[in-house]
Amino acid sequence: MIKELDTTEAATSRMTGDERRLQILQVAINLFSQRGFSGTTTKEIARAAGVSEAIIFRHFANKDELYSAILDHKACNRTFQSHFEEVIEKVKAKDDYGVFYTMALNALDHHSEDCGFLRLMLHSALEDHDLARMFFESFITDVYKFLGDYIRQRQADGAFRQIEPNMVVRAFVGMFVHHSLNNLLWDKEQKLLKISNEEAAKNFTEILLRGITA
Amino acid sequence: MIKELDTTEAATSRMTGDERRLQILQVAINLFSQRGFSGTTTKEIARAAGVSEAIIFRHFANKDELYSAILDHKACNRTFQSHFEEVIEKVKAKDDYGVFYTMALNALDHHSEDCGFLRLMLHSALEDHDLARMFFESFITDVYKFLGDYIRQRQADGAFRQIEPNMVVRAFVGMFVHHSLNNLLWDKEQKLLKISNEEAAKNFTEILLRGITA
DNA sequence: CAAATAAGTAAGTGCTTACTTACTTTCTCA
DNA sequence: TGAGAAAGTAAGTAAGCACTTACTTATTTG
Repeated sequence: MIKELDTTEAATSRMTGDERRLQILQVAINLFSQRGFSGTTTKEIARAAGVSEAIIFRHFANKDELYSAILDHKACNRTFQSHFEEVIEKVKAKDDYGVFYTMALNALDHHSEDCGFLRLMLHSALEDHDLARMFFESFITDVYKFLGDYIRQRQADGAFRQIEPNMVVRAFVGMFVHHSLNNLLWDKEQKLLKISNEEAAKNFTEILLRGITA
Repeated sequence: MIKELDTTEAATSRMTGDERRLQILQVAINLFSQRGFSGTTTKEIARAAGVSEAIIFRHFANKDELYSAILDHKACNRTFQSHFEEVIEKVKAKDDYGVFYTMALNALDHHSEDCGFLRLMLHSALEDHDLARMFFESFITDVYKFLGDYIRQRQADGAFRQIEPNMVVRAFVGMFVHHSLNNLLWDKEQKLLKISNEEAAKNFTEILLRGITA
C-alpha cells in the first residue's frame, strides 16, 4: 500500500483520523497566521486541507476549539529548556558574550524559519486569545527570570553595573524581537537594513554588553 | 442654539455632514484598533456612532473606503518634523544624551496616550493594508534617515565607534517600541517590569550610548 | 465475507454580513 | 414661508458565515 503524505496541498487519498486532524491543524495554523482568526473562514480551511467543511467539525467541535487545539499543539513543544540548552551552557561558563549572542541568534534564526509563529502570536495577542497569554506566562516569563538571574549574578560579581535587571532584558529582547518584527511586517525586502542573523546578533550583543559592563 | 459635541457615545442631536463623517471615522478607528478590520462589523460602527448603518454608507462607499479614509486622516497629521522638533534642537547642539533620550521619551509617551494607534498599525501590518506600508514609508524611513545621519556625523567626529548606523537605530528603536508593545499586548499589568516612561527612556539611552561611544 | 466502524460528502440550516431602497425629518435661505 | 437640500431611518436583499443532517464509501476485523 502506498500512502502519500501531502501536507502542503489537498491530500488525495483517505487518511486516518489522527492524520487528518493533524493536517487540518497545520493548515489552520498556517491560515490563522496569515489572516488572523476572524479573517479565516472554515470553508477556506477545508479547501486548503482538501476536504469538505463537515470534516473539520467532525474533528473539532467548533472554530474556537480549533484555536484551542493550536494552543495545545504549540504549547507542548515550546518550552524554555528545550530551546535554550545552548545558552544554559554559556551561563555556567559565565561567558557573557556567549550568553547574549547565543540567545539572540537562536531567537533570530527561529523567527526567520518559522515566521508564521510570530504572526500567529501577534494576531492572538491583538485578538486577546488565550494563546498569547499562555505563551507569555510560560515562555516570556521564563526568559526574563533566566536572563534576569544571570544579570543579577554578574552584578554581584562586579562585572555588570547596577541597573534593574529586567530593564536590561527588556532592552536586549527588544533589539532582536523588533528586528524580526520589522523584517516580517514592515520592511520585508529589508531596504533599511539587510544583515545576516549572525551579524545582527553580534552587533546587538556588543551594544548591550558595552552598555551594561561596570 | 446649543450644540452638544459627544464623540464618545451616541450623539443625540443631528450633525452636519462633515461632523458626522469625522465622528464615524473616529469611532471606526477606535473599533478597528480594538478588533481589527475583519473583526469589526459596520453594524457595530453604526451603533457606536449612534446612527443607522445606512448613514455609514452615505459617507463612505464601502467598508474598504472607510479604512482608506483612516489612512488619509492619520497620514496628514503625523509627520516626522511635527513630532520631533525637540529632537532636532538636540541634534544641532550635538547633545547625544538629549537626542536619544528625547526621542525615546517622546515615542513612549505617545504610545502610552494613544495606544490605539499602535494597535491599528499592527492590525493593518498583519492584514497587509496600505495603512502600514504608508506609515512605514513616510515615518519610519524618516526616523532611520534622521537618526542614521546623526550617528554618521558623530562617528566622523570620533565620538561614536564604527558600527552600521542603521543597526544602531534598529537596536535603539527596538528597545522602546518593544517596551510599548510589551505593555500593550502581553504584560498589561506590567508584572515583569513596572517603570515610568522617563526611567525607561533614561535606561535605554544610557545602555545605547555606552554601547556605541568610541 | 459480512458486519461494524470510521472517513468522507452534498446539500442543507438559520443567522450575520456588507450594502441598498424607499421613505421621513430637519435645516437653510431666496 | 415654503421649496429644495441634506441628514436621517426602517426595512429590506443577496451573499457569506459557522455549523448540521442524512447519506455514501472505504477499511478493518471476528
